[in-house]
Amino acid sequence: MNFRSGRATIKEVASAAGVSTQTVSRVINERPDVSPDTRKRVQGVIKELEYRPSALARSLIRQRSYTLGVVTAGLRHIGPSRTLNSITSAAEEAGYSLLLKELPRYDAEDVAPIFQALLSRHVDGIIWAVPQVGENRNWVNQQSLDLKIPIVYLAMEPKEDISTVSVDNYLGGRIATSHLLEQEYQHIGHISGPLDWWEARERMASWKDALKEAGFEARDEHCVEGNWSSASAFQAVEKLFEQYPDVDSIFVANDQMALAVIQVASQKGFRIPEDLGIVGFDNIPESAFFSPPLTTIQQDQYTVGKVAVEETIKMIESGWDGLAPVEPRSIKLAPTLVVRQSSLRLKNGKKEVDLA
Amino acid sequence: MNFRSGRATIKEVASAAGVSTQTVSRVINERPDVSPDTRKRVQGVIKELEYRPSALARSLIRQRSYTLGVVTAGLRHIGPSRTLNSITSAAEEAGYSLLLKELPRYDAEDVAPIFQALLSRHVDGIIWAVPQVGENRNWVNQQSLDLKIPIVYLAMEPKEDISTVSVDNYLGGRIATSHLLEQEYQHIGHISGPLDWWEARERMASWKDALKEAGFEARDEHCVEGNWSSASAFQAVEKLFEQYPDVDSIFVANDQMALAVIQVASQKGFRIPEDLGIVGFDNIPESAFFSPPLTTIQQDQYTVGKVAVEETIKMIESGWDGLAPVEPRSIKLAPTLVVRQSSLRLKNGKKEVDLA
DNA sequence: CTGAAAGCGCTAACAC
DNA sequence: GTGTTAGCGCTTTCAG
Repeated sequence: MNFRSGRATIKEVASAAGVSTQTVSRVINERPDVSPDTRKRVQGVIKELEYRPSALARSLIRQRSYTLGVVTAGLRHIGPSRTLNSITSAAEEAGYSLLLKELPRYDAEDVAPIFQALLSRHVDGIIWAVPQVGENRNWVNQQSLDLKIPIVYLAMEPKEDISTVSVDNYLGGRIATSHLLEQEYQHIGHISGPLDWWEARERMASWKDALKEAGFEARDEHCVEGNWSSASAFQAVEKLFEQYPDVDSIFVANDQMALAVIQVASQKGFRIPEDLGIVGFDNIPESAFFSPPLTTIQQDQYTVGKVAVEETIKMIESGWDGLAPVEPRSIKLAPTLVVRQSSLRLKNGKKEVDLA
Repeated sequence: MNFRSGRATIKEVASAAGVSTQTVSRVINERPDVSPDTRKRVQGVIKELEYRPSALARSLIRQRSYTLGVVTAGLRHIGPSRTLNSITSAAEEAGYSLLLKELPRYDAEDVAPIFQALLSRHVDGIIWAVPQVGENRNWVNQQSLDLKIPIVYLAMEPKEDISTVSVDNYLGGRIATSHLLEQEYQHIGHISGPLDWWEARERMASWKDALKEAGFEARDEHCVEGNWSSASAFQAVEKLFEQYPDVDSIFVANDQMALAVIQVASQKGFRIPEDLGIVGFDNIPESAFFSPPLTTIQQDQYTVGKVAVEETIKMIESGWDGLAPVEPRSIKLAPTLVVRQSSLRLKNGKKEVDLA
């Protein structure tokens, strides 16, 4: 294995093989119109000189870089990094490279420099993997956002003329709440994520709707806002117990916060799930090892990234080959319920414990 | 905000401003030798046309891309993504873009295509952020690895003629074990990470050494190997209790596994920390909310990324400006102890609880 | 201070 | 089949 590769130029290969650069170009692009003889010779020289074509020069002339821009935020958290993980493998498989940018904050307002950096490097498309928070999508509407390249947005409210890929958080919340209702809990509270997050609002909305449809009340005091962190839930759950003394179960908007809820509830002497049922969201690997193991909603982050890459490339290639342009569309992926002990009050029926 | 930018060329700007392309080039590169008048005019046109220079064309001619290649693996786990997080912000600050590659497995053998992809895109340097596992560093020695560009390796055993940046895992293990000794535990076991990982071996080695120096035995049965996951520790700790019935404390090689240890120990009726002291490694945000809160070793992942980027750029720029070349060196960063309840058997003295 | 010519490494369009 | 010419968008000589 020798990595000197990449330093020889097409010219050197050409003269070493006694042909023109054009012929070398034909060989490396696997064009048919080269005599078997010449091809062999050129390939030999290429191997010898460890020649690798410059993707840069190619991008410049082809006006196509086979590179995608990925914009993310909060990479230190498990959600964004799982998404990025799936994007890298899908992109690799499709033969695309990734130019990565991370916003310093979720609600960063000034995204123009990000776009400029990406565009000046001629990315073919962009995956905007920053969750919709506060006003951080305003610029989508502003002026003529007529990028010549496709963008796919992740974790964003569906919108006309824009491609989005998201987990169906509303559905997730419904499944969680319905599950608690099936377990015959009567006083279902909610600890939400930060409500400037679209995803947090969706989860909360479905909790409310599910309760109302079942004939229960969902009052404001039955819900307390957290900020996704265990630390925030530590305080939120105290407040919830105060505001809603009858509470007998809680739908917690993510697993990190659910961990703190379990911890506080146990200290107060509640038995879980007998006195207090708990359902989380995310299915982080550790949630199977909480005490008790946590019932939760599983998001398929892997599919999110894969679909996002596929959509982006589909749009790129349709525009490029003069095919019928692919219309932007919004894709929602269904999450699933993982039942563990923290919510299993009725031991009969559909008990379905999963420890893995 | 308008993102059409990037589509006008330097030629168009030049003719619109009635100057040559060189003059435009001088303006965008802030060269002094342009009359204030011309400069103003050109800048006006640039703004009007929303012209942005093509980083691609620049890289080609300057033989300098201001782009770093980052190779990672296991992004879905918290460690690698925290490291990447710090790399992105440090690179951004230094004005470098990032080309991201993720290996499908930690011990991927065939890294040549990765290098080729990076080199063909003319990265100025590479940060190899894949932990040293098994034989996945063999190629470093093979043949003439004379890349013309600098590489900095993360989480790797220091080695001649190579730049590495790592957390001092050995020191971390010492601190953890010494802490348990200070708390007067007499039978300190270890649940290690997978021993093909260099970092896992370091943590284990220091546990052994610290015990021996204190006059205790560190027998093979006192240690069980896990694979970093909670699931693996679930089984490992059962085995440890079997092999080492007297065990009164455990240094667990990461927090995820420590969570499972707490869970199993509690089920068996052990009181923590009275009957069993536990120290983890990593200080994940949730560890403050385990029951009981977990004493752990804090790695400063943030500094790792920052230092890695700085080292890489230092090497790039020294080679470029004809400065004295920067010698490769190995940097180790000291981790720190975060004391929480899981190890605090002696309530006197230096009790120093931290819940945050 | 400014412009003309050359070229980074490659490929598209045309010759032969 | 193969070579020639031109040029992607920019910067670097070097004149003037």
